[in-house]
Amino acid sequence: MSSRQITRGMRTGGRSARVREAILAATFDELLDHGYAGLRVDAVAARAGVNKTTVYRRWPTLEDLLVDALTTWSHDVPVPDTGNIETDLLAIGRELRDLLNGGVGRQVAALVLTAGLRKAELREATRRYFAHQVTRAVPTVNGAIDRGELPPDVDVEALLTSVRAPLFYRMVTTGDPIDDALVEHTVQVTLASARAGLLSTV
Amino acid sequence: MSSRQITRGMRTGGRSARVREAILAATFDELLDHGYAGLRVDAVAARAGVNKTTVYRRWPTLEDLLVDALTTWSHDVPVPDTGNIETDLLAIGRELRDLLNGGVGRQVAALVLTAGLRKAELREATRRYFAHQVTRAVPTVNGAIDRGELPPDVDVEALLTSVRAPLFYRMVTTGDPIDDALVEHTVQVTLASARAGLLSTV
DNA sequence: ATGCTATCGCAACTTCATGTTGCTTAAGAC
DNA sequence: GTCTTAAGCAACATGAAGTTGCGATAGCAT
Repeated sequence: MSSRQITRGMRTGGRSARVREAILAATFDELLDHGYAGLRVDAVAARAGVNKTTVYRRWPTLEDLLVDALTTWSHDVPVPDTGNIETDLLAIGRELRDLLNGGVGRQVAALVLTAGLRKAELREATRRYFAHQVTRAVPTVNGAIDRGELPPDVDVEALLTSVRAPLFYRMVTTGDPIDDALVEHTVQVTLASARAGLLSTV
Repeated sequence: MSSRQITRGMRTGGRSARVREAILAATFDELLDHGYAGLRVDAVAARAGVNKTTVYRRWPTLEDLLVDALTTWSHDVPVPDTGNIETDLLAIGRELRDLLNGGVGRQVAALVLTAGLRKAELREATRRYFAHQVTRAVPTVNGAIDRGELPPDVDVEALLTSVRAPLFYRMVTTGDPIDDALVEHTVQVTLASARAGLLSTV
């Protein structure tokens, strides 16, 4: 995601860095405690032990702050490549399951899901985020193709959509925690579809 | 969805009904023009030619007003039952496609998608809405089972998830309009999965 | 038709959060 | 050590949410 933090002639080390970290961490914690709708700039500043103006001077809008905080948070765990595509897809599904079941995940999802819908400027950030999810799965899928587990013309995006979309859908429609049965189920459907050539590029 | 409008000893006809309709219509139009984030009670009242207090007296919170407005709006088009499950599923997919591609659909989706996440009280409303979508597709699916087009133990919820989830996912991840190719694609995947017994109840 | 009562209009008000500005103070780069 | 940048502080302005009291009016009943 793209940050719009002000960086012109900025000092990088020492206090600036500490303050920056403190604010991002505070944003994260406030998000956990009060949710997206209950997020207050004052509260974030207070929690970070910082003045409100400091927050405003660094991040023009709340959305910018959030994008930064969440980007910092979502460190990239590499996609597994175990030599078995079923195992790999299960790992991808379970990673998302854990994210969406967690307290933060819910809030983050609520934010991300609608970011692009609410503000046109955020659509590009959202798009890049999901595009990156596709990109980081490419090596794993290529491995599976090399081993003959998947057809050579399989579409990585369609494959990932097939695994991930039902999990999002479950969270949104029922609000229930995503159980492992759903993950295993979507992976089975995905593999069957892919092998039937239904997830191949046109 | 459940309304929490005040009804004790209420007058039903005449002015009350007119005012109610005017406010709901105004809410809808404001949602179109300014989006969910830009929705202002004052603006709704002004557009309805009504005072702000009138709105507050009828609907305790903005969420309640929205639930009412959107429920009124989504009149139930019956699910087609053409005697061919592929045609029926395509119709279901295209109905959702048109909804999500439309200006209102985007805003409604942004609201509905996160309603349950943002406020616990709204989760039940969301759950009922999606449960109803499943219910109204049951006769169509049963018809397909009777004709031998689908296995007898097919799970309607899983079937609908398979058709609908990728469309939501597309809207959220890229923001691009949903094209007919995607609808046809998801229907093919769904049918193949169902016939392979992957969408059957356990 | 005439009165009763729910409902609406109106205006003033409180509360709360956003976002801004001018000035002062402290940290850190050199 | 000095000089620049960033942060602290306090006072604003703005805007929307939500409330209250009272007077006006429309519809329902008899």
